[in-house]
Amino acid sequence: MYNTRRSAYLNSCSTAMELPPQSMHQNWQDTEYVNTSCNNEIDCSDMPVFEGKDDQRFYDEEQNNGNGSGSGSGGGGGKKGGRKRANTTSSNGGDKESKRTANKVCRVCGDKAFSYNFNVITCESCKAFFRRNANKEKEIRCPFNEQCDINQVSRRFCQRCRLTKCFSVGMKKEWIMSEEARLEKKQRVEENRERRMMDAMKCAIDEANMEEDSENSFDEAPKSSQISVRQYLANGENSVQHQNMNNGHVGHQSRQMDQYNEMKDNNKMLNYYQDEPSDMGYSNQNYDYPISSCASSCPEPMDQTDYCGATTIADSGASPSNKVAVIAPAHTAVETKPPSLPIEQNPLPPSVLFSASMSAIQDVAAIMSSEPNNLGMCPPDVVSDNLINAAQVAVQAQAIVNHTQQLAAAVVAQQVVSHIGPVIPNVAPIDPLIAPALMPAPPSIAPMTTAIADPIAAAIVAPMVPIAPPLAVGPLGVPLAPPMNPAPQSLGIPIIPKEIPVNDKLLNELEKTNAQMVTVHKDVLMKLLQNNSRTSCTCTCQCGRYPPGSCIVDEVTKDLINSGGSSNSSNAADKDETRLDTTEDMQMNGLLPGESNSSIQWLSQQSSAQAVVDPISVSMSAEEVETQRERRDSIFGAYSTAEQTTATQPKSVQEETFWEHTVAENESRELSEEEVEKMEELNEISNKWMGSGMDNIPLLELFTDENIKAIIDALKLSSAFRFLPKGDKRSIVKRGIFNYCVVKWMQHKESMSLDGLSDEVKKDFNALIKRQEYTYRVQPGAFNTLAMSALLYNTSDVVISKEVYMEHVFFKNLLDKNLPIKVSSDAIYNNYLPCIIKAGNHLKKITGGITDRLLRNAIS
DNA sequence: GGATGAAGAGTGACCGGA
DNA sequence: TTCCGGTCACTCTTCATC
Repeated sequence: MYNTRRSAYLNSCSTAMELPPQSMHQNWQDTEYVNTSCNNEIDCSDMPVFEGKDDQRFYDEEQNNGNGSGSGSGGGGGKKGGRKRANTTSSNGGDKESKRTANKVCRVCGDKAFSYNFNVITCESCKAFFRRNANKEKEIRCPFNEQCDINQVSRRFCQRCRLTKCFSVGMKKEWIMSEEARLEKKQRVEENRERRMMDAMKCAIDEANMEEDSENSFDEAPKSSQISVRQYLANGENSVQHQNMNNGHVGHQSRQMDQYNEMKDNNKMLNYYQDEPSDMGYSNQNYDYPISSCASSCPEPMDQTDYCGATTIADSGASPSNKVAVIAPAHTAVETKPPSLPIEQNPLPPSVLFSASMSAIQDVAAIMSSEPNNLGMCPPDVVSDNLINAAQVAVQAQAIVNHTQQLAAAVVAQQVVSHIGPVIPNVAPIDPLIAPALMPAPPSIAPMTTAIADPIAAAIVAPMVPIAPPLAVGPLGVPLAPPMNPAPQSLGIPIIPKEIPVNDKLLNELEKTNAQMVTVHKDVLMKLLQNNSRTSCTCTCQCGRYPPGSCIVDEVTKDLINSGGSSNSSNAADKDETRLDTTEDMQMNGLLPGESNSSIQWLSQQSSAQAVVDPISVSMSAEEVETQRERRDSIFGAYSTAEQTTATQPKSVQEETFWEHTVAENESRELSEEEVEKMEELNEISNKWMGSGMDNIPLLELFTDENIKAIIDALKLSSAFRFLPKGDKRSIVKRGIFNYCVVKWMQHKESMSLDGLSDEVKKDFNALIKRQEYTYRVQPGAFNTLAMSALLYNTSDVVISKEVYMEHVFFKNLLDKNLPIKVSSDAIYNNYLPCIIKAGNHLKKITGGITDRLLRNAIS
């Protein structure tokens, strides 16, 4: 089927094509190609065009047949039919209840979309496609003519054009996570997952023990399952013997340990608990888990060490009743004590190292500082060297990270100093390898950002709070106690100390680090913005996230102060306004260093940037300007030919700025699905107008019977017009078509002459195009909606019907969304409509109006 | 040459996680 | 809630084998 259809299609093509091996994919076989018409974008001989209901019909059939990808094997109980489609994209059904609704339109293919992906509203498939292909170096060839129309169906046929479309609508490959970032995130996720598993395990065991205790199932040893590690280990052999007295129980624990290890190795721990939670309970059921089973399944010392290390280090809580910790020594006691291997011979896996919790680190610190009483769970005499080594590595790894970020933050803080002149305590460079002790350890279980932010905050508020003396450290340089938060009682705007020179060594060290990103405390950033950028950066927002002309620095500062960094806005406008909270936005707007430069370079650039930056000529490259233009076109239609004729003329900064703002503002006013459809219909009508050459003839020649019929036929492309009662259509055309043609003339005035009109009439026409607002015509969407609303416009004394009025209101509202935010459709109506009607009346009078015969013929 | 199955590659939907 | 990556189910193509 596939090959047959494909071959048939290929044979039907007039041009020879070399198809890439994977250029056509699934569902091709179930797609009928209905060459009913072609749009302007593609050569029908080379590419099938899908449009309208036919397209959707076949696509729906495809879905219903269960042949669509991801739809499982249908209702026949297929072998893999586990996944069901939610009512998301490209689907008519689905039983998954999801609060997420795909009520947006993919800018690439027109499918349903949830939200932004890589800077553009796209469907899930285009998101995945872009993620997979944007960074591919391999050249993708278009099997057709590189002008493929991309829609829901045809998107699979040409990767190249699809990818091109992705870029053209503004998708940014820079927003795809790099390999490094991806691995980093993966690692973080794994750490968190492991931690959660441990927590879940603890909870499960705790619960089981609670039940067990309540049933007094182990009266002989009621405390055995409740003692802490320290207690257990302190009891030594007694505990072991005590456990051995309860063979079944110990065996049960050992068995669980084996299962844990096994599951852990297989990364199936979570499933284990989900599937068989009762197995983990210390219930009174007749389980028979002989000790031998443990010995056979857990023979390797490494396993034990791994487990021990993992349990002890990864355990985030130092609770004495940590039942997980109970299991580990029980296990090791029954078997053999884990040998102490040098870490290089018996390295702990990175997942263990990186999951080292602060409590474990503090434990090690306590051990090293000969203060075992500070231990959370393990006394020093039973903590293996291996564990200490592992913890040391963890501490040092943490230290390196902290140090790097501290350096970065310190540089930023000092940069604040250099601009506003306060005192800041010097932050001595720290050798992360030999002196982690010199840095204060971050607060326990605190996120990394907090860990680096607090010291800097403390540094900034130094005059208010004396700098804490260096922490006492243990032999290996581990801080003896977690630092107390040095923040002052009253926070507010921090006071920046004065006149500490930037530490060159510090700068050099930071520059040597691999980190491209630094985390800057909010207060520092605020200070930067308030005291520095205000005088050196006057960049105005061009991306639409803030009102046009507003200073980015002011807006960001406002956001920080007002929202406290929260960005939980649900509506699109709010969302856009808070997007500057992200690192990428900061980078894009020059508020943070980008990937192309180091923090040092960035800071240097910032400090040396004294001149006022021209927001148009400097902060936006030509490519960016073009990207914005394309984004505007993608929403509101391509530039009219009239605009193209003047495109070569230099525009003033004000004019350009005006339009860039307009784009952004319009984008922030998201179009509904219905509005998008109506806009597309208007674009089609406009294309048809130009395609038939009516933009290239004298105005009066529009009013031949043939042209009037063509205009009416084009109007039928609009569902708003098409579904009106016949009588309404005729009434609208009879009167409104003159208004409509006046607006079309305004749009194409260069190519549509006023030949045949008297000078007095020409004067009324010319009055329309000499207004300042006339520049809106560069946005064809505005003129398309204006033309349609003018067509549907009724004076109060000549009401046609409620339906017509509602359609008129709809297009008037749509006009609002096509206009600059400062200009309402009311303003346009007040300023233009009387003149449009006046000019239209001229035409009506000159041409004698539309005859009823013609109307009946055209609207039958 | 046709049938069959494995391997490879691409797509789309769903999900977890920050 | 948003948006990213991961994963899975599914598809088709290519190739080897019979």
